[in-house]
Amino acid sequence: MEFRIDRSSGLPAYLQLVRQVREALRLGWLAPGDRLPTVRDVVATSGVNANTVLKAYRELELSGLVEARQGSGTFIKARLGSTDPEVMAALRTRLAEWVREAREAGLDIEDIDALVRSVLSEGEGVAVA
Amino acid sequence: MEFRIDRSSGLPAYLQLVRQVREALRLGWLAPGDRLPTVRDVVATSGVNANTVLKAYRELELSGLVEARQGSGTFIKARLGSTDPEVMAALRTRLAEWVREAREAGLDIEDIDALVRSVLSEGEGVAVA
DNA sequence: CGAATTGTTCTAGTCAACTAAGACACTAGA
DNA sequence: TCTAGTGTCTTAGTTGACTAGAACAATTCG
Repeated sequence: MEFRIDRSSGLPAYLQLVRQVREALRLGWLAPGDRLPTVRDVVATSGVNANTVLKAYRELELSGLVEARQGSGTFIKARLGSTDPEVMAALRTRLAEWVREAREAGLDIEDIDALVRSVLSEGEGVAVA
Repeated sequence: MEFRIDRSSGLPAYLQLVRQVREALRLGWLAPGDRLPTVRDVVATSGVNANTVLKAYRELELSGLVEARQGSGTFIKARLGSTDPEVMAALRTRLAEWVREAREAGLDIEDIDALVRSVLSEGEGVAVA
């Protein structure tokens, strides 16, 4: 697992880390037993401070998703995401088709993003923020 | 136009305002000449401070999207978004179908969000953050 | 003109996010 | 046992986001 911090997004770095772990869990890229990158690794690769990484990992631990073992690393503890990998893959393929068509129709990433957020916030009372 | 601020999202309030205006522009909900809600309106309805609203409006003005006229209001100045409304509507319908199927397959909002972000970040070098 | 409405500025302060550098505590492996 | 690698804590400081309340400036309209 490799983290990518976007300094210009406005979203706090530690929340970007948390989100990326949660997403990886939902997509099945991470499973119980897997080890997250070392605090010092993340510091070296993404440029954030150790305390920032720690804050992210601690938040993940508080929500029961990971377990930190002093001296050996931080490990995935629980699963997240409800769904069968095959169903997920099928949905992914169809979504990718839709995105391709949208791009061919002239939409840029921000157009697509606006559209997606708009559709997603219809079914729910709460936006994706 | 009505703003909704999500205090728990981590994203600064003024950026949420900016984003919502930009999205409304991309979706065609706002067009040149339209007036944005009064600073005092936004303060009253969304609970943020006047300076925060001002910061958002100023940022929109700097990017050339709106024009603030003291005494009368803040007005949309330019268009945003490349696309034909009809094409947009068609894409929207098909996306809504996909979302419906995803939900029926058992995915919750966060699953869907993770999938979308994952697919979108494939085609591009940069994530949606 | 005069009053209401709007954007704007100012001062002052609080809080969260982040950084820096160092030290400590525990674990695994040679 | 020793050493390297790991998570963790401490202290100190900077910056940005946000709030509060008040005042000022320009416009609109009766």
